[in-house]
Order: sequence, then C-alpha cells, then structure tokens
Amino acid sequence: MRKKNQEKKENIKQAVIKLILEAGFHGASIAKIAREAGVSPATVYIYYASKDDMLREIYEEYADQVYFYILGKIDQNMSGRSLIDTLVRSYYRYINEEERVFHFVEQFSSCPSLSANCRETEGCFRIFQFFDDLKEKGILKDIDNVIVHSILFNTVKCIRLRYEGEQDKTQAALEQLIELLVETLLL
Amino acid sequence: MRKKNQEKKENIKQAVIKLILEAGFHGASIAKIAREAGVSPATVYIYYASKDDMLREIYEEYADQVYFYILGKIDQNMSGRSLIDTLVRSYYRYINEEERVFHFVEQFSSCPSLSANCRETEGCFRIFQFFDDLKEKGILKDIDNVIVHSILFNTVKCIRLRYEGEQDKTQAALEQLIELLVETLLL
Amino acid sequence: MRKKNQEKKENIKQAVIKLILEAGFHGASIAKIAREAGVSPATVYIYYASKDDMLREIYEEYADQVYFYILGKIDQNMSGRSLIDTLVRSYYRYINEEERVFHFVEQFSSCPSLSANCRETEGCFRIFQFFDDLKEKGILKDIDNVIVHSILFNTVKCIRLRYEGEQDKTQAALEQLIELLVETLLL
Amino acid sequence: MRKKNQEKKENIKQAVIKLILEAGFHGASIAKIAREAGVSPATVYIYYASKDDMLREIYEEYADQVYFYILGKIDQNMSGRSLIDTLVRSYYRYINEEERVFHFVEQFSSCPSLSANCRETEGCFRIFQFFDDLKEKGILKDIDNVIVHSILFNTVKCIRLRYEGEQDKTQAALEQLIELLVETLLL
DNA sequence: CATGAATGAGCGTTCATTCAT
DNA sequence: TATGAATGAACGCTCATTCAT
Repeated sequence: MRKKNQEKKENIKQAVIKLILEAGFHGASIAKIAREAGVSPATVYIYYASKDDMLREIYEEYADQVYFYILGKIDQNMSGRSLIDTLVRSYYRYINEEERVFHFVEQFSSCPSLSANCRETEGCFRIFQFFDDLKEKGILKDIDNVIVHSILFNTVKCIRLRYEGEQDKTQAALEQLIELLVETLLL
Repeated sequence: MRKKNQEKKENIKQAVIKLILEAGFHGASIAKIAREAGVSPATVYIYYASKDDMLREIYEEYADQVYFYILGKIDQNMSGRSLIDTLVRSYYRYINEEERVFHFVEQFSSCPSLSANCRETEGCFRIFQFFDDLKEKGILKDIDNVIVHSILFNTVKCIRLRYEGEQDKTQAALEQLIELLVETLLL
Repeated sequence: MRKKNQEKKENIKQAVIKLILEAGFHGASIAKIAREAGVSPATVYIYYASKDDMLREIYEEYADQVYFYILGKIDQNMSGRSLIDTLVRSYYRYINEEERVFHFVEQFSSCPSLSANCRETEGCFRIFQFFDDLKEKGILKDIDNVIVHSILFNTVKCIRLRYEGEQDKTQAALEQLIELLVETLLL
Repeated sequence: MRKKNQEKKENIKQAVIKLILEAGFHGASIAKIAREAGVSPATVYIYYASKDDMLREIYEEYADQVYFYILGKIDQNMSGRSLIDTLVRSYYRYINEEERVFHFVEQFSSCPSLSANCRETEGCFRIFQFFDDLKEKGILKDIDNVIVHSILFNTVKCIRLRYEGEQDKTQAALEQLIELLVETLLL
C-alpha cells in the first residue's frame, strides 16, 4: 500500500487558501482546488470527509497562527512600551508575511454559517491569558480583554487595509497608534 | 405602475439580506431569493443586470446606512463626552435594530472578491468629515481617522459579538469603552 | 411565460423506459435520460423533484396499465372458459405489445428498495375485485386471489420469457395452460 | 494459505448479499462491499476480475441453491401428495431461512442486463429432470415443465411476499395451494 | 496476497441566466 | 413588466478500478 502523501494534503491546503484569496469562497470549488493542487477531485476526499470539513479543518489550523506568531515575539523583560510596539508591529508584519492565510482566516471567521461550528481557538485564549498576566504585573490597565484585543489588533488591520501599499502613511499611522495605545492601555 | 415595481425590488432586497444572514452567500441562490421574494427568477433580472450587480447594489445601499443613522443622533451642541457616548451607543443600537442588514454588510465587506469593485461609500466619507470637524473645533485629538474609526466602532462590534445576549457584560464593557475613549480621543 | 411542454415529459418517460430496458437501472443516469429525451439534465428536474421521484411516478403510472388492458378485453357475458382464455391471451399480448413498459415495471417491482415506497396499485385492486365478482357469480372456485393471480399471470410471463421467439412452443404452452386453468379454477 | 483466502472471499460474498438486500444494487458499491467484508477494495479484485464478474459469479453460485435444497428434501418413495406438499413447503422454508440469498437472486434474475450473460443454471435443469422423472413414473401429468415450475414456486413466492408476517394467512394459503396443486398436477 | 492511496469519469443536482409568451 | 420553462455549465461527491508498496 501507499503511504498517505502529506505533500498532497499541503498542496490542497495551499490551493484552498490561494483560491479563496483570489476569488472568495464562491471561486473555490473542489474541482478548481484539485486542479490547483495537482490532484484528482476524488483525492481531496481521501484527506477530508467533505468540503465543509476541509474548510473548517484548515481554518482551525490557521486561525491560531497569528497569535502564536505574536506571542513568539514577546520577551518577558520587555517594558510596557516595548510590548505595545511589538504587539502592533508583529501583528502588522504577520499580515504582510502571511497575507493569504490572513485573508482566508478573516473571510472564514466573518461568515457565521461557516465559523459557527468551529471550536473557540486556542490562540485567542492564550492572548487573553497574556493580557491577564500583564494586568497582574501592573503593566496593563484593568480593561476588558475584548476591548484590549480589538484596539490593538483591529486597528492595525484597518490601517493595513486602508493604506495598502502606501508605506509612509502606514508607518506614520502605526507610530501614532503605538503612541496612543501606550497612553491608553498602560498604567 | 411605479409603486408595484419598487415593492418587488424591495422584496428582493429583503430576501437577499434574510437568506444571506441565515445561510451565508452560499445559501442565497437566485432561485431561492426569488422564491423568498415571491417573484420569478426572471424578474430579478429586470431590476438587476446580474447577481453580482445585485449584491453590489444592495451592499452599496446599506453600507452607508449605519453612518447616517449615527450622524443623525449627533447634536451640534454636544460636549465631547456626549459625542463619544452617542457614537458608541448608537452604533451598538444600530447593530441590534438592523441586525440582518448589519451582518449582510459585514460579510460582504470582508470578502475582497466582492467588495473590491464597490465604490468608496459616501457614509464613510461623511463620518471622516465629521471627525475632521471635531478636530477643527478642538474637541478631538489630531489622530488618524482610520484609527479613530476603528477604535470607536470595531470595538463596539467586538463587544457586541463576544457578549451576545449577555446584557450585563455588554453594558459594562460599553461603559468602560466610553470612559477609555473619552480619555484617549478627546482633548 | 412558457407552458410546460408535456411532450418533453413524455420524451423523458420514454427515455427512462428505453434505457432501463436496455441497460438496467444502472444504465439510466439522468444525463443519459436527458440526452435520449433531447432535453437538458436540468429540465428533468422541472418535471420531477428527484430521480427517485421520477422513477416512482413513472412506475405508478404504468404498473396498472396491464390490468386495465386486460379488464378492457373482458366481456360480461363471457363463459368461464372464454374468460380464462381472454385473461391469459391478453396478458400475453400485452407483454408483446408493451414490451418495454412491461420490463420496466417488472424490474422496478422486483427491487424492494425502489418499490417499497410505492402505493399499492389501483389496477391490482381492480383485478382482485374482478376475481371476487366471478366467485360470487359461481364461475370461479373460492381460491385465494393471490394464488389465482399468480397462476394466471406469472405462468404466462414465464412461458413468454422462456420460449422467447419460439412461436410454436409458446402457443402450445399457452393452450395447455388455458386447458389446465379451466379445470383448476372454474367451478 | 488456502484457508484464509476462502474466508475473505466468503466475507465478500456475504457482504454483497447483505448490502443488496438492504439497499439494492444501487447501494452495493465496491467500497461499501469491501468495508462490510473487512477487506480493501483492491482485495476484491484479487478474487474477481470486475464487479460485473463478481455479481455474476455469486449469482450463479446461489441461483441453484434453492433447487438443491428442495431436491434434498425429496424422498424417492413419497406419494404424489407428499411430493407436492414437500416441494411447496420446502420452497417456502427456503425463502424464510435464506431470505438474503433469495432476495439477491430474485433481484438479479429480474434484471435482464445482469442475468442475460449468465449460464443456464444447473439447478433448474435438475428440477426439470425431476419433473420428467415423475411424469415417467406416472405421478405427474404431462404438463410443460415451465408451467409446472411456475405454478409450484412462483405461487409460493407470491404468497410469501403478500402475506409477509401474517402467519395464519400464509399457512392457510399454502394449504389451499397444495390442495389445488394435488388436483391439478397429479394423475 | 493484500493493502490504502489515487484517479478520471460519471453521478444526481443546482447554478446563474435566457427564452418565449 | 413579469413570468415559469428551459438550459449548459458547474457543483460536491462517489464510482469502479489501478497503482505502488
């Protein structure tokens, strides 16, 4: 017998992410995904039970990634300002480096009929824990994690989307944002 | 007959919004939309050139709505604090009152392959103008509008989605948010 | 709007019967049926809700036909012998004249997973009533209708299938059968 | 190892029969058969050249079985009445005992596109020979074997199918049938 | 011998759209 | 204007079969 070829599965994942980025969920049919991945449509069903399962599994795999990426950049001894700076800039860097994955996750999570059945992500839990630690250490003000999270990351996301390609504007906005967050969030 | 026509078109719009809320874009086929709206599939093509056109047109009509709603609640003589309070609470109220429209717009705008071809919305332009006015009047700090917008509204949206149904938590978070924004945004 | 074209529906029915006769249920796919009927696959679904529905509906339409055909040949004043002769020979004639329909019905009814959901046929009810009448009139012995039915018709069917094409053998067997049934069934 | 092979082949056969009984030919794909039999799809092709071959081979193996079963119940010294009684009742018993096999054979043989290529069964030949013997011995009337066969067995089959589960009706019908056949078939 | 992976072709069905009235 | 009929293309998925081990 042949071993399951994990390269094939990876090709399928990348094909899904690429096609959804280019043409939305609507443009990512099994046939197109298979063609892009260089496999037969039937092969997709060796690795995933259904298209929904496939999308969910891929989503759950990547939904966390950004948070682990960010937390990996954090150093225990960082000052408050450094922390804010790192959180903001590494989030921004992640969007740039993993653009396709980022957009896939965004689209997926904004579609209730898709993400409804997905388990709450581990990564989000971790970042909230991280916020709680900072509060205990007297670095972060006692603000609802949902607010902290949105102010930190959604804002970066908006800047990145609005000023796409405009390096100067983006950098200026990020710097202003960091300054603002330092004053707002830190004790 | 002018009346009847517009009634049919309105039925189609509402059908689109309802179906997309219930089942996502995937669940909103022309046939289903027509059935829901009580018209023939062919009738849809009297009012819209294609499905893409239809979605775009409906999106562009509603994408603005939230901003006009909010701006309608603003009074010229409000203090800075009142302004923040009103902006936050009326945005929250809009989500509740126009849940279906809100979700439709959200889903649509998070899908690049759909919203890419849509014109920049009038409403967003107006709210940015409004921010500029406040800055001129010395009420608002000189912060990038993209940041102001995101901090004000995305945060409310996140609170609303996270604490869905939990009235107490939602209200507490909104109050904390207002307090935080007053300090952060106002001069 | 266009009127539903009953000719198309008839073409579909005939295509189903033809294909199933030639290649069994296995060989009668929607695509082949549509091609044979000169319509688009999608058109089939205008006339039938699903393939199962289609087969069932066509079956229910034709399952009765043989009985109405036979009963149409019966005359009230016939003697017992004439009745047997007519029943046997008209059943045989029906198989020959409506060979395709006959085989379709046979195949369908012998497949439990298909015919399980079909309503008991009107035609079979009528023929049983006819047997009851003959018993009341003192023409037919008091034998279970299921037995009468099987002895009369299944036997003809077996003769026809076994001696296919062999006219002499078939006719001889039918005559012998009639003689035998006259003695066995009549008072 | 000879033993193991045959065990696998037997598992496959039983799986085919089970699945066809439960869901018809349509529900018996190679994948499902293999799963049910506890082997790999590829293994099926070690024992059979193709799916059609497999079905035909299994059919040919079991098509005879009922006749050998019946003939095994016959005793040389039986009276005419005993013979009829035994033939009818053992056919009925076979249907009950080997329900799955019986239905498989029934379905298969009623589908011309499947059974067309099957060789005439040995078992049927034997039973016809048996009838011929009885005629020579002056027990059975000189009636066409096709007629004898149908009257004897198809009738039992119809009774069994019609009165499924209704023990009293079934037994009464069988007794009436035996009485009728004694008069009709015996000299 | 036996396997699970792999496949192109085909399945039943629905799609967005157009046709004829 | 408005319709239900009609369609070719595409959908997600399963098929019988073969491949590589």
